[in-house]
Amino acid sequence: MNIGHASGRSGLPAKTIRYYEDIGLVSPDRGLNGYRDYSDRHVHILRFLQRARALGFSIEECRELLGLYQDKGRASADVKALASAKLAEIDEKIRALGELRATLETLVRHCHGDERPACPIIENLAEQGIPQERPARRRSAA
Amino acid sequence: MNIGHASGRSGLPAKTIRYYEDIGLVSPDRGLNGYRDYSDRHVHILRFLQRARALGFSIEECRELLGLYQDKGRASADVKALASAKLAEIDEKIRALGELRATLETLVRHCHGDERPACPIIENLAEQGIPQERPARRRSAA
DNA sequence: GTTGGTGTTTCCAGCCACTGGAAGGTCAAG
DNA sequence: CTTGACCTTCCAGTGGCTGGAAACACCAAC
Repeated sequence: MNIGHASGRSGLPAKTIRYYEDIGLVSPDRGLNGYRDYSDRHVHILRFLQRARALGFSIEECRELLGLYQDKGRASADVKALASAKLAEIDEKIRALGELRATLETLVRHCHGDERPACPIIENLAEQGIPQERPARRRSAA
Repeated sequence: MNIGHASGRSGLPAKTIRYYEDIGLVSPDRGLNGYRDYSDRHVHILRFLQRARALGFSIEECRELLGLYQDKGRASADVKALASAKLAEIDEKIRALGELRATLETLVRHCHGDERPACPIIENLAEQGIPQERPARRRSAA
C-alpha cells in the first residue's frame, strides 16, 4: 500500500507519515520504484500514533507508548503512569486557561465597546503594577 | 537604562526584549557604547507586552493592541473585538481540553496499573475504529 | 595599569511538530 | 504520447522564544 492510501486509512497527512519515518517511528518497506510500501501492521501503528497524538501525547511520549504497546511483557502501571501524567498536564492547562478566561471576561464585560477611546482592557494592560523586580526567567501562558 | 534593568522592570528576559526589537515592537535608543538605552516609556510598553502575552495574545495581536494603546482616537470597540475573539479562542481550547480530559480520565480509571500487560489505555489506542476514509488535512489537538 | 567578573553586543542554531513548495521520477488512463 | 495524479527528495518556514559562542564594554579591587 502506498503512502496516499496509508494516509487515508490512518487519518494522517502523507507529510506527517514521512516525518514519522524521518524520526524513526514507522519505517515501511520500499517498492522497486522507490515508493514506500505500507502493510496493515504499519497502518495499525499509524492509527495508534494518530490517536495518541489526538489525546495530547507528545511525539516522545508516543514513542514510549508504542514501545509499551509492542512489549508483551509490559506492566499496565507504566502505561497508566504516562496517561496520569498527561491527565495532570491537561488539568493544569485547563486551570491556567480558566484563570485567563476569568480575567479576560471581566475586562470584556466592563468595556463599553463604542467609538470612544476609553477602554478598561487597554487600561488594564497599561496600568497594572510592576510584575516584580526580578531580572530574568519568566514564562507566560500561551 | 540598559537592557538588564529594563528586563528587571518589565518582567521580560533580556533575550525576549531583544527579540521584540528584532520584530519591530520596541526600539530603544543606543548609548555611545552601543548599548541599548531604555526610557521609562519603553519599559512601560514592555510591561504592556508582557501582560498582553500573559493574557494569551499572540505577538501580532500584541502589535495591534499596542497600536490601539498609542492611538488616542481609538474606538474601544476595536479593543473589545480583539479581546472577545481571544476569549472565544480560550473557551474553545478549554472545551477541547475538557474532552481530552474526559477520555483520558475514563481510560486511566479503568486501568489496573499493575505489573500485568492488560491495559485499556493501550487497547483504546490500538483498537479504536478507523478514524475516517479521507486522504488529507487533519489537525489534532495539542 | 591590570585583573577579573559581570553585562552587553551580534549572530547562528535549535526547540516542537509539522507544513509548504520546488524539482523531478513513476504510473495508469485515454 | 500526453496528461495528470501520485510519488520521491530536499530545503525553508511557522511561533516565540532560548541557548550558546565570541567579542567588546564597564566597573571595582589591587
